[in-house]
Amino acid sequence: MGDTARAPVARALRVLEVMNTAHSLHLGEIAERAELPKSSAVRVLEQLLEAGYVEKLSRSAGYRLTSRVRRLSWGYRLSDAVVEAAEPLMRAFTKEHRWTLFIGVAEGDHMIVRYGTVAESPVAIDPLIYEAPTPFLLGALGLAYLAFCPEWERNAIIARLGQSRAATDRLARDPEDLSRILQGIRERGYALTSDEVRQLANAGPKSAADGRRRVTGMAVPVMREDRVLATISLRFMRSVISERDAAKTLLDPLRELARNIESEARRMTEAEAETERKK
Amino acid sequence: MGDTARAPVARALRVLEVMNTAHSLHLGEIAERAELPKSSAVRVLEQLLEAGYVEKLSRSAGYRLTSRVRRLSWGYRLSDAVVEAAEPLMRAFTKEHRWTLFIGVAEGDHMIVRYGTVAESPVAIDPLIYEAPTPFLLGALGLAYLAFCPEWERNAIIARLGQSRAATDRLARDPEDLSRILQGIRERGYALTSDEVRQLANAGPKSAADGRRRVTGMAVPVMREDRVLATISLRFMRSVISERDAAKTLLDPLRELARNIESEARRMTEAEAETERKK
DNA sequence: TCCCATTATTCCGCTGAACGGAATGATCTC
DNA sequence: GAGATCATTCCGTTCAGCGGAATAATGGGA
Repeated sequence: MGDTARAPVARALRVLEVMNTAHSLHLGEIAERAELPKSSAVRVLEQLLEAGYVEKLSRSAGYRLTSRVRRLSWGYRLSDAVVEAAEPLMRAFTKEHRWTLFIGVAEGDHMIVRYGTVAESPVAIDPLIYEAPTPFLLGALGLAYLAFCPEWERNAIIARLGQSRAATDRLARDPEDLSRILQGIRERGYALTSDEVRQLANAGPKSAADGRRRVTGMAVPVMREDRVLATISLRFMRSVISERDAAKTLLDPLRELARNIESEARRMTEAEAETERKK
Repeated sequence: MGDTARAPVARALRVLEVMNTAHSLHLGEIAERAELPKSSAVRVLEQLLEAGYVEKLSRSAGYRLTSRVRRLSWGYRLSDAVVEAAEPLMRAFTKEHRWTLFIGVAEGDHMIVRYGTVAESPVAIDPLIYEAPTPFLLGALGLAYLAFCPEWERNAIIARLGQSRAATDRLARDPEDLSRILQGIRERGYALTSDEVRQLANAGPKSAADGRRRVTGMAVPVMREDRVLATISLRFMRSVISERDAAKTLLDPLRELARNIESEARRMTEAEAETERKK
């Protein structure tokens, strides 16, 4: 009993974690720190050796990680940590305030919705489509991102969108209008879906835009230094609460949420520095 | 036959690598890309799930990595990549030029010798002690580091060494002398053990220093941008080849070696960026 | 709304890999 | 060169991994 980690994979991963605590370790230390009998440690190391994650220096110097270990985590980005940190906090928020939240991150030429508290909200507004890409200029999530990201990034994104022929990116070809809208968002401190409605109003057939938009998003950024790691959007129905009232009662909690996510994400990614310090 | 990766740990690691290629994947994709039957993929994922490296979003969204995966590689530093890249190149060098090479990296208040081509050299000069820490101010490795690192780093190191009472750090308390020596090394482009002998000569009993030093080290830096990733020292006996001749015949190959290591290390660490680009 | 195609999950008998205590062999120390 | 220490190998036992096939859940389309 007790040994939660009888499974070979768990053992192997434990060994890898142990090996990350020093530049090289000899068998005895590895076995001890991973809490394995030596003969088992040898077997595990043989497997890691064959798979190329570990190399053997010499009998006395022991074993060391190879650059291959980076493949085990290099797809895990800061933005993933943010989403991971955000999820439980977002759920708590929705439980308290009822309205649904979404979190999105920028990726390439669009925003990607990474999580939503659809399951927690009693108000079924939007279906959640995981990993759904949405244009920057469509919706509060993207507008908030553009408004609060560093200037050089904003310029780069708008320049790229300007190349696109898609209707959703049309506004990018009217930089003055766009920067006036973004300036308004910055002053307010949050983005609204109606910011985008405003833009569509003088740019195409309004039927679709006005007809469907009974739901408004109110989005704020999650920052680190001057970068926007993600944006969070609170979705509510204008028939129940006006934009003005929403800003009055929900904006502060929303901002507090963003700040909590910021510090939680920082805590998560700083465990790394901590580990190095121990050494 | 054929299936090189029947072992469970290799499978699990393959799954982790696969999962690094996207933010989230559903079972089908994971199974396909890892070349596993679905039922096996499920089992592997269950283990990763239990061990906390992976979390399940939902049936349709599939699985995603957690921040825990970082523990599998965050002890692997850039300096490890450099040493890894250097080893084969160093062996080739020693096979051709016979003399032993050492590579060291800075860590805290001292240099650490990470590898040496002792086994390849017919001239048995020094025993190799893996991971042996040596003071900055003792030996060509450390002097080369100090000479070529950015100024702010040099100042920080010297300031710290100045606090130390150890005899080997004494020179740090005479900054003018030291900076004159380092300046000389920069102009020359390489450090010599005798640079340090010079410093010891006017600072203590010379017997030990002069008596043992039949072997000289000639060290050059391995750079990236303005940082010194490591330094490499060529060790030769003055009774066989004078410092002047060594510089004349061996310095160019040594510098070429450093440059090769630089580009190989860059290649290794840039595989990361490449993987992201594919996405 | 119901049905069908698709995809995830569970089941289960079988097999081979993992397991670890103990014997052996290599290395370092004094 | 003798003793101690540590890595490595051996081997019978056992248990976890294995994957094909049956089942269940899901989502899309009529």
